[in-house]
Amino acid sequence: MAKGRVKLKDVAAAAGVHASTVSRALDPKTRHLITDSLAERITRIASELQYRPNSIASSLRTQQSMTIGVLVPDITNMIFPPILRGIEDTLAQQGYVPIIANTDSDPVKERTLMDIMRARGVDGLILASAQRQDAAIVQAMEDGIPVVTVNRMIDDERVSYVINNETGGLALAVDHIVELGHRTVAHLAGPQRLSTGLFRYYGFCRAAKKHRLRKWRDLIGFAGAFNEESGREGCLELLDRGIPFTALITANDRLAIGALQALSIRGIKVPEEVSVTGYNDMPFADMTTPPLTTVRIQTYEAGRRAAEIILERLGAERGTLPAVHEVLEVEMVPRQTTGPVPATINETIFGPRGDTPSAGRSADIAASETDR
Amino acid sequence: MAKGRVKLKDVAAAAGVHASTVSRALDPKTRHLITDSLAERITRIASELQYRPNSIASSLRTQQSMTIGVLVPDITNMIFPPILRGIEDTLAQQGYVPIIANTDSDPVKERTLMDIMRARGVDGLILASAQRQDAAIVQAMEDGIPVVTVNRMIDDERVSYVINNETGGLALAVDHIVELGHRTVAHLAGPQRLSTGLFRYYGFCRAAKKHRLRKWRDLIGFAGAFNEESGREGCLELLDRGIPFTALITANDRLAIGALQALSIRGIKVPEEVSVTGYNDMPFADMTTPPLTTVRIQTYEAGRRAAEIILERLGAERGTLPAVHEVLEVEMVPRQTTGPVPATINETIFGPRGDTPSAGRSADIAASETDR
DNA sequence: GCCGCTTATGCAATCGTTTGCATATCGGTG
DNA sequence: CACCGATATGCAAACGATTGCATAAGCGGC
Repeated sequence: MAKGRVKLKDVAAAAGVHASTVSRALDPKTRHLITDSLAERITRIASELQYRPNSIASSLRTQQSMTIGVLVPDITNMIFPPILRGIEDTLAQQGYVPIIANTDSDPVKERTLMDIMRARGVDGLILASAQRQDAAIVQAMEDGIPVVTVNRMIDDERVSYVINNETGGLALAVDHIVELGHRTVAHLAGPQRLSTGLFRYYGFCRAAKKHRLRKWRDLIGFAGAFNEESGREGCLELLDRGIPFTALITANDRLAIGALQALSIRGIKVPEEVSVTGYNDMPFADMTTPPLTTVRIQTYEAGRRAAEIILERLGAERGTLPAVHEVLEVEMVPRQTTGPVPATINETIFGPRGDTPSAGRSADIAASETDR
Repeated sequence: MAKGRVKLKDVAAAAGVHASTVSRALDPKTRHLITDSLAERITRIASELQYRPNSIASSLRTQQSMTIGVLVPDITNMIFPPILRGIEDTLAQQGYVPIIANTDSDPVKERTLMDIMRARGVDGLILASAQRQDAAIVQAMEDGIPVVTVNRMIDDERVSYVINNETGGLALAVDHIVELGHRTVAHLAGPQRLSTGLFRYYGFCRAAKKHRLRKWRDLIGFAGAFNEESGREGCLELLDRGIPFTALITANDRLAIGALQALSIRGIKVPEEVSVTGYNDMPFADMTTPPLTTVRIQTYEAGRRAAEIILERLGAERGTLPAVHEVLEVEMVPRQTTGPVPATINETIFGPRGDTPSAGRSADIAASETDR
């Protein structure tokens, strides 16, 4: 921290007035209390002396740190940076600053970070890292600190959120696939402990029912995490079930990329033999081979709205405003991983391989069940 | 900011001692001044009451905010998030927290943000946004606040930096290309106001001389920014010069992606007709079509070192430590955009197109010059 | 010319911790 | 038993800005 900084007193001395007068002259909200000419003179002297208010002292007195804690699972996961930009740009308009930290999806780390942020006196919390069951978040809310989750939501509807229309988006993907003529389509779902994973799964089930897809109940796999590795494994496991399908709807672009890799390993052509869709339209989703068909969510906008909501709550008296639940619309982005249903299905590509000794049993059972 | 938080006084009252005693008992550095049994009791009571020290009050008193300002051009540019993680993880070990902001490569915004950070009392500054001529940085340094630049450096050698071996890395790329038999290779350089752009350009020149490449002086183009658009335009302009080349070394992966697009527009096959290299090995560089040959820089590690360097300087007396200049080693990552030099060069792909009425003049001049 | 009212400025307390200094307590020693 | 030194705790003053209240100055009206 800088050493001999010029402070209010110094400006006051230079202007021949009391520090409190300077304070008032410099604050737009209290400037009217001071004679115009004096206020101007003080302003001039302050800028001549390069006075910069010490915001720590100010925070201590006013009990406002003008900071907002922001938690993301991992900033290197590319869907989060645009959300953060939305937050930062919006907060900046009101003089607030985000304090960003990564939880690595670890609830313990999340709780610790929330403690650190609260010790640092953040005025509010924006959480992109929320799991559906998140005691720390509920705790924070009950302690009276403004909280809003973004991109995800928690099961407790008392906390505000800004999310995307997950079920609707997944339905868009299924509609798109059905329009291409597909009837047996698989779903690689995301982690069900996250609202995104859960709602996209709901969306699939609902759309599958609506379109009366074939064997869809037996063609759902669950990924443990939203990453390429889980995508590969999940896709392989689906293939090993031995139930032929012509399209695979994944819950996330990274899962889709993993699936693309798995399909490539098995020598299955996309989209000729199997169509694939992702979700999010993350940066570079158009750079895959072939370019990924996906559903575009709103990231910057989600961050922007989350910041706005927090800002609204800061002024308001503790708990006086009802929770805000905002759902942003999404958009289908057809690219090259989806195509018309193949005329004939190459059955030999489905079923367990010798070199991947995995879940063959469930495939047998599932295969014996009828379409429903 | 939380309302009725329990403070030192509350703990003191509960323990029947003075606040200062509690303060000492809770601080590991002063704990020895307190009787063990009492210190233990205080610690217990403090945690029972869920006491969390108010770090704002602490900062005011100690004149240390335990925060480090971090400026990046744009967090959505994917090479920065890993740098930030390196910084955050390292700072956290010492109880420091980064305050991150985006400059959008705008010097005015950078200066403003530095002012804001300094008003917030950051103890040091890590800058990933530095331009070679950066008055604000020099200013900050002269004001005695610890500064280190990361990924880039400024021309004033008094400020510490952690960068990658740019000239060496570019030489690696040229060596790789030469090994594949190429003799006429172009370079799409980055902005020369950034140390990365400049040093990679130097690296190209040096390596080109060493290998006695053909016409290399006439095959250098300069991009105005490190992005895909500049890559496209720069590549097109190079093509329009009418000097056939078989390889293009770009100063950055995003420029390379733009170049790939330009080449594709012109119907030029990569790597059969022209080989391309990028620089950085940013996330998803392996997802381009074809996967991009590039030079891998160290990002997380650069962030980590930058944070370490700042931390060292915080303890030390103002300006007592000499500047640290650290250069990290880079690594060649051959992928599919580079291949053996074509047996015969298809001259028709070089020279201005009717549909792109750009820099044809310089091409004529350049074409008339001899190899040197 | 005095009263009362408005407006402009000063005073001093406060936010919660830290820390130099003063004081109390304890054990040991001559 | 008085005294000394060491050790443990308390006291109070910071850190720099904000803000309710007190006071001073200015002004109009009668």
